[in-house]
Amino acid sequence: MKHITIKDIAKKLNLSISTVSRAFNDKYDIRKETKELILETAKELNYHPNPIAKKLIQQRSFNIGIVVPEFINDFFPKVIIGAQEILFEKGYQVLITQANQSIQMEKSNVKTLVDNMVDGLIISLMGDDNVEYYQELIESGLPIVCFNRTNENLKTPKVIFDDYKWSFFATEHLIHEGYKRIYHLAGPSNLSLSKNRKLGFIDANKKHKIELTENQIVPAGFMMEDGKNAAEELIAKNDIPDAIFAANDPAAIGAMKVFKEHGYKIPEDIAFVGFSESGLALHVDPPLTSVEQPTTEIGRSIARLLIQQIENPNDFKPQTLILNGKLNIRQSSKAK
Amino acid sequence: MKHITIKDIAKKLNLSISTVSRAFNDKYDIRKETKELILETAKELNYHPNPIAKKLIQQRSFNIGIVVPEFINDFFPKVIIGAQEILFEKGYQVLITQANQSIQMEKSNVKTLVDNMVDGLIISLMGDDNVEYYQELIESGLPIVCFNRTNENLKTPKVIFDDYKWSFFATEHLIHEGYKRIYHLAGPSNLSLSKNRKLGFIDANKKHKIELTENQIVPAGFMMEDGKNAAEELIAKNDIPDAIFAANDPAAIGAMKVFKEHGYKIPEDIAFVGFSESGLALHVDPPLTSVEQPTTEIGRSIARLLIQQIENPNDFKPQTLILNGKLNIRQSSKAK
DNA sequence: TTGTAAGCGTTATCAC
DNA sequence: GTGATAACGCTTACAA
Repeated sequence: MKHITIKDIAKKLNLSISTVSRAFNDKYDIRKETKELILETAKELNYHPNPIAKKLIQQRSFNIGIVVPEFINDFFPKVIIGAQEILFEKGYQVLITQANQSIQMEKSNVKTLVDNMVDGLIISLMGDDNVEYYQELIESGLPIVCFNRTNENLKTPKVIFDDYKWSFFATEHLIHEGYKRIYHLAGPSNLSLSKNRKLGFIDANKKHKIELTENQIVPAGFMMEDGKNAAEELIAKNDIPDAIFAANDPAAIGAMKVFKEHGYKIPEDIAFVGFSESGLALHVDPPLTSVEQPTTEIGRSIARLLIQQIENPNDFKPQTLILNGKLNIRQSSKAK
Repeated sequence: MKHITIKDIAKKLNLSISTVSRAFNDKYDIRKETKELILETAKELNYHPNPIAKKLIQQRSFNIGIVVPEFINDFFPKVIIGAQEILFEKGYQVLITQANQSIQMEKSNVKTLVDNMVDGLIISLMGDDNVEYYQELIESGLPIVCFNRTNENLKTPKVIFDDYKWSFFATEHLIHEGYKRIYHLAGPSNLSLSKNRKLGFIDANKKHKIELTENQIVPAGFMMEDGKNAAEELIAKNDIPDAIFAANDPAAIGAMKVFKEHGYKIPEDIAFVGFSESGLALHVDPPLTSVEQPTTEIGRSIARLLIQQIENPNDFKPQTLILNGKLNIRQSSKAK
């Protein structure tokens, strides 16, 4: 089937293509009747303007690209839903790409979106490898907003969570409940959010004059497997904490599972606190105490910052928005 | 920043744009040295071909669009990952859209993707409202593959799961474990997969000569809330089954939660079986028996069918692929 | 108010 | 082997 173009309409009505074009863009003078006639036959012929051609000439698309590292955990989907809500309202369509935890794929995704002439980009970085490329994009004028996993050198607006503060609170909560030998399952070491969560943990212990030994910070990761491995190792070394604060929920849940299988009671023998309120937290046994991030609001904020940047390309300064969270206290961390 | 185009390269090297263009498409005759020279300066000037222009003239994009109803549950993300794996291998980039459970948004998403000249579309329908529009697209020659939630009238290849069969097995499993008064929490009534799951349930009971009364089929839905509501209602009517087979995991888990809160022991008082093996199934208390769909394989199959269709637009017949699953038996359905 | 023509960045069809 | 030139579908000065 051949696509209907303005040419077809022009020919049919014996008009020039510019007149037809004008009928669809009401910023020009055109006689009312001509316009109506054109719109009518357009409908009749089932004409759809070709946005590719439009993009080529206008150099913009009203599409926004989103790049996330994965979307198996529900964190990123929830953020995306928030962003989409605002963007859709403002007439932007959202194109999502996920990198399946591959940093090459991340770059490839960004390229595809740029190739499709998105008007702006929302990225949660997986690491620092592609930063130089992103820097180029920014310098070339592409509006980008970063969130969650960012890089200090990138001069973009950012929406982040106060990982340090909430990590501090979460740890303090365990201390208040009477736990003394708390271990931290740390996230991937190359992410600044991992560092901040670790730092919050350390400082909370410091504040309460609890001395930490090196083994209390266990390198783990963000997947359930990472939590399991960490727990297995601790058990093998017979190095058993009386509470664990993990850098995210899946790690906490993985570790919890292993300890349970080895006969430890939770929270009696070991208490648990996670981070980021995954959908699982409420449903595991026992329910997991977790720091909740305002996912939807994060998404909305990102979208607002991006639109602001797109609409005022000249006078904007890359502000960093730090959002607040809350600690959902559940049975896994109840007092000794 | 101005974009570098083949014109710039041509000017710099005193060549014609056609020669430059040829250097990037090796199907034409061009002297080796000229080609190398061009490629070199292209790199030097940081030239990137403009895919929009390419699309305009070639009428294809090497992009594939995916449309899903939601991606909070991990079913769709897993399928997408499988599809992306194959598509990426074949040089296609994937653009994902999610409709946030809105059927208008579904249509809008499809439109955006079509506007971006995707070479093919992968859709899980939310209902029948947009079918007519999709039919038009198919007739106009756009390759589409449907999965999961389909429509019988759409003449596309389909990848589906044998909902009837596995529903039958799941129900039979409960019967074998000694449960007699089994209730079914049914999915959204407009989806054929809901119907098939219900039918499997009914026929399994029939086979074992267990009579069903109407109240044993409870209209619910696919969200956790739906399961909760259904459970509340049963409790209010004091109509307590000795086992529940839900049309999906979230519904099962929601109901389970309510019954537990009312003091029922699981599986002693009420056994549970879910459907679709959500990430939660393994972690709820007690672990939930669930039918597992081969999510990644579904994704891969979709991708293969789509590529096949794109590459042989003429001789393809819309086949329907029915994939197999397995029943993960866990504590929630152990013998009475 | 409408038409002509140039141009967005490519590829493709001719000549030479 | 290379260079003009038209074309993809649209917008937009400028001319009429």
